[in-house]
Order: sequence, then C-alpha cells, then structure tokens
Amino acid sequence: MRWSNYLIPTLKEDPSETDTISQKLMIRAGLIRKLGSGIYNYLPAGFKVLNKAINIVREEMNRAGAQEILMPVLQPSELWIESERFNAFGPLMCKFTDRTGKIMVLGPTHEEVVTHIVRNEISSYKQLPINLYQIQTKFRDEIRPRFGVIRSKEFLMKDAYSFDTSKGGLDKSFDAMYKAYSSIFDRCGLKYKIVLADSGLMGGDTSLEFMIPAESGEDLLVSCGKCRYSANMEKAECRPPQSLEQEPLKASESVLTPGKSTIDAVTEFLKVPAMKLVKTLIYVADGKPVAVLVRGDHDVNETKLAHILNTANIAMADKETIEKTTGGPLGFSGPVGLKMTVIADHSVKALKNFVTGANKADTHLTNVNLDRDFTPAQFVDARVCVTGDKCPKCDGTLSISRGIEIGHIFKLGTKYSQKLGALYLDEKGASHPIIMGCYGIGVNRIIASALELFNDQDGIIWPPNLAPFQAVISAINPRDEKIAAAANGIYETLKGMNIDVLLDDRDVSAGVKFKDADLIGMPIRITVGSKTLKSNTVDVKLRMQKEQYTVNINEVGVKIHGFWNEYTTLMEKMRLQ
RNA sequence: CGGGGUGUAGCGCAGCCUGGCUUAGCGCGUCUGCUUUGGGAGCAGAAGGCCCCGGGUUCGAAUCCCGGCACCCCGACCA
Repeated sequence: MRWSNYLIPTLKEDPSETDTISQKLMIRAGLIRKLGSGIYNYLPAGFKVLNKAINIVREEMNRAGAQEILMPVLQPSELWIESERFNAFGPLMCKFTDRTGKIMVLGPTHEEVVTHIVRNEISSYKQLPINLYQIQTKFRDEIRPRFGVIRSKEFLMKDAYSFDTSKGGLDKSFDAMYKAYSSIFDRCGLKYKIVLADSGLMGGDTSLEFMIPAESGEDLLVSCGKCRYSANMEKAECRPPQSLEQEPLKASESVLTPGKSTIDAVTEFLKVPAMKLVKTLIYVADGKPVAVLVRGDHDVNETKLAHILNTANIAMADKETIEKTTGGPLGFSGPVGLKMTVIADHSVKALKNFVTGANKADTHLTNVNLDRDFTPAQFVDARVCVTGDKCPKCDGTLSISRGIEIGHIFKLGTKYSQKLGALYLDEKGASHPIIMGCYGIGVNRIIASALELFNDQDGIIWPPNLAPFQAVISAINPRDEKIAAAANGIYETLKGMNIDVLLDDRDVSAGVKFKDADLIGMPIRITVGSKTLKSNTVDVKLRMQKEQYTVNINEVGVKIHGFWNEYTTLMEKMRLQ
C-alpha cells in the first residue's frame, strides 16, 4: 500500500472530548472517528487492526472446537419475554416497533436466540456437547458511553455458547474456553489478569473475567499480594474480623447532632473515628425495607447485598420511605428500635460502644452495643473491600487496582434452557434441560486495551499481531528519482516476501513522516534518504528503540524477518514486565 | 433520570459577560505556485462559515431572552 493513496488521517493536535489515552490515540492515528455518542467509524487502518483481532479470535475459537454461526442483530421481543429478561434489561435494550406494531429489539447479547436455535435443532444427547459462537455487533443503549470504543452503544462481541449434558461436561467446555481465551489474549500480546466475577444479569454461578490492568478501567479489582486470589470488586469477599475490641461496655446516650447527617459531619462533630460509627442504610428489596449496617468507614457492596437478599431488585430507599419506616429523617437512621429486618456486616460484630443514628431528627446514639441495644437478624459479608483488608484465602493483604473487562466466561447452568425449553433426551429417553455456558470477548476492547497498555509520548506501540502494518518505508524526498527508485525496490521486495508494508511516498517533510510513523506505531521503519543512499544503505529503526541500524539496500529483504523477530521479542518483554 | 458545561471553517479554539468598531477572527489542516526535504519546513496567494435549530427582544443579535436538539463531564445505574 502506498501512503499517498491510503486514508489514514492523522491529527497533529489532540482531539477534544477524549477521556482515555487509547481513544485519543485511535483518533489521532486515524484509526477511528466518532459518529455520535458511543458510535464510531473504523477507517481503513483501524478496520485492518480490528480484523487482525477478529482473525485471532476466530482461529482460537475454531481450534477449541467451537463452530461459528451468525445470528441476527434484529430479534423478536417474544424471546426476551420468554426468558424473562425483557424487563430485566429494561432501557439498556434498544427497542422499536415495526410497521405491524410488533416490538423488536436490537440484541444486546444472544443467549435467547442461540437457545432458540438449540431447542429447535438439538434433541438428543448424541448431538452434544456443542459450542456455537459468533462475532457480531451488539447494541446496548448505555446510560453513559465513554472511553471511546471501550464503552460504546454499538460494539463487536465474540460470543460463544456451550451446551452440555452434565456438570462435568460444562466444566470441560468452560475449561476449553478458559484456555482459548488465554491463547487469544496471549497472541494479541496483552497483559491480562483472570479474576473471580459476579455473573449479574447473565445468571449462573461460576464466572471469571479476563481483565486488562489499566488506570482507565471501569472495574475495580481486588488482588491478594501473597496468593493468587483476585476478584472483581463486586464479587470480592471480605474476611470477617478475627478479634473483637476489648472495651468495657458504656451506657448508651442520646446526643444532639443538629444537621450532622453524614459520616464525615458526625465524626468531626462528635470527635470519634469513622470506624466507631455504624452506618444504617435502608434498602428496599422486592418492595420490603431492609436495614443494612456497615462500619462508618465502609460502604455497602450492592452486588453482594442483592445475592444475600436473593433478588436483583434492590435500591436504596428514598427520603419518604425512610421517614415512614424508621420514624426519623434521612441521615439519622439507626438499628436501635428499628421495626424491620436488620442485617449487619461482619465488621460490625467486632465493634463496641459505637455511634448510630437515633431515628430522630438531629440525634445520634453513642455507646451503642450489640445484643444489649439491638440484635441483627444475621451477620453477612455485605461491604466493599478496602485496601489493607486481609485476603479471604490466606494471610496476605488485599490491594485494589483498575481493569478493563475484555472477556467474561460464565457457567450458566440451565437458566435459559429451562425458560426457553432447550431439552435433550438421554440414553434412557428421559428429558433434561441442556447445561449451558456462555463466553464473551469485547473485540473492540482488544484494540483499546492494547493502546492503553503500550504507548509512549509519540504514539502507539503495537503488539506485533495487531499492528496495522509490519513496516513502513519512509522515502525522504520522494521527488528525488534515486530515492523513489530505491524505496520502491525495497517495497516490492518486501511485498514479495509477504511483509505487510506501507510505502510512505508522500511529498511531505521527513519530520512529518517520522511523526506519523511513530503516532500510528509502525513497528519497523525503513528510512530511505540521500544521506545514506550514497553508501547504498538505509536506516532501519524499531518503534520502541532510539537507535537505528544501517542496512545495505540489498540486504533489507534478508534481514527483515530478523528485525520483525526482534520487535516481537521486545514487545513480549514489555508485556511480561 | 438529576446536577454542571459546551455547540463559531475539516480539526483545535478566541470573540459572547458589556449587542454596532467584524466584511466573524486565530492556529493546525486543505488547494495553487516557488523554494525546501533525516524529527510536525519557508514565502506568496486562495478556498472554506445557515456562528447547532426554531422563536422572541431590538433600528441592529454569534453576542440578550425563551424553547428544542446534539455532544461532554459528575452522579445514579450497568452485561
């Protein structure tokens, strides 16, 4: 490809309204352009990279024995009503009414459709196990799209679905995907971490997320410094405190705290540390109020709370509900005398003589104690982990970092097969729901993640298997016939060797060529200029190195694989750092 | 959905508060010509604007007011 005729519109200046390095680089390097909030055009080089990721995904899925299919984006809403996810997805799902008045949805995912295929086409254990996958566009009407292609309203997902006759079979299918995912992200040259996750709306029990460590990630990861324990914040367990505070119980008192409705205000006013306060949060779960107690310096983990309460339908109570159910205003709730189910986080168990709200305006209670003043219905793990918490699995300490969710694998079980009636007959002719797994990869996120991980001041540094080109030939002053001829000769040689090479034949100054090559992240740059041409040589430079190699023009072809291998080796080193 | 912000040339922005000194500017990019060509070249010239849309106030609106739309940020929410 000749640059003079290739659409790769680089930007000298930073675009406005970008919130991550990857988004900025993708736009500046001419890979993508924004069409609207959360929707992007992929320009030639961007699409080329996307296809490289797609091909890696496809090859590894095929290698793992999955079969590629293509399911429609457009789906009848009936299937979603059948699976009872029509309302669960709610406004996140793009819907419209067709000309006959039928409600259609643009698939945010494809469990329903794939289960429909299987219920129609599979009826015997002899046809199982099977794994069907596709690489297809998904639509999700995101509340707030952001971070470029990392959270967009339309995105490309590889979604696979396994169908088994036994738990053991599901374990095998799951394991095969675990391995395939590892191969995919290895080949993409990404750093990643595999963490325990919550399965959310998808259902099922076991789920693991593949996470790219990145500051711009939306997910919080909890990792043990000592063992391999690593989990999404939503899922991360907190170890109950080992020892209780040793303090004699003091008499509880009611104190006036006018206007002090927040933890900060109360700690300052009463001069007690936040960890000697107990926050009483009123939730409404399936229409019923529940009080949840956590230490003042802790927060409720709503995902874990939802599991404890066994419903997805929880929300913090509004002001009116709090007043009606506790008898006091928002900000002054407390467990003493409260007429509703009270559950407390384990950390509360260790406290003595703590402060709570009094369910009365501008009033708190001091020196409140468990059992003497109130007794929670149960102690649970309902809080958000914090740095310094002890690992639930060993005696290590937990730390918190950020990550981009790039893949998620679930053991679904029979949630969908039961609801949609995907059954098989076993050897004895008995009917059972098929046991399912589902496995997603955010294909666009592969690219964005690579850029979050590997970049410098000058631009992108591509993992070798994702780079839009392997090499660029920068012809300095292509109007000089000798230079043009030499550059062209090398170009033809490399093309003949199946090297993916771009010839920068633009009549622009050397600086522009170098800046563009760096910005786009050309792994190998071959500079053809009058300076070295006299000695019949060219300069070869790898993107991440400062120094250049002097190579005889006739030897570029012979040496190019060596340079490529060197680039690959250096990137692998960066990846493993 | 709540709070805040922005909308002016392909991109990045100034002008708006205090209406007329603007024929609406600047930088980048684009086009033409000449000179250049090893880290975003120089000179000369040029093209390119429903100043987001609609309504209003005014002798006069990019500027003030009302309504709408789009985009962004924070929050809530989230596979």
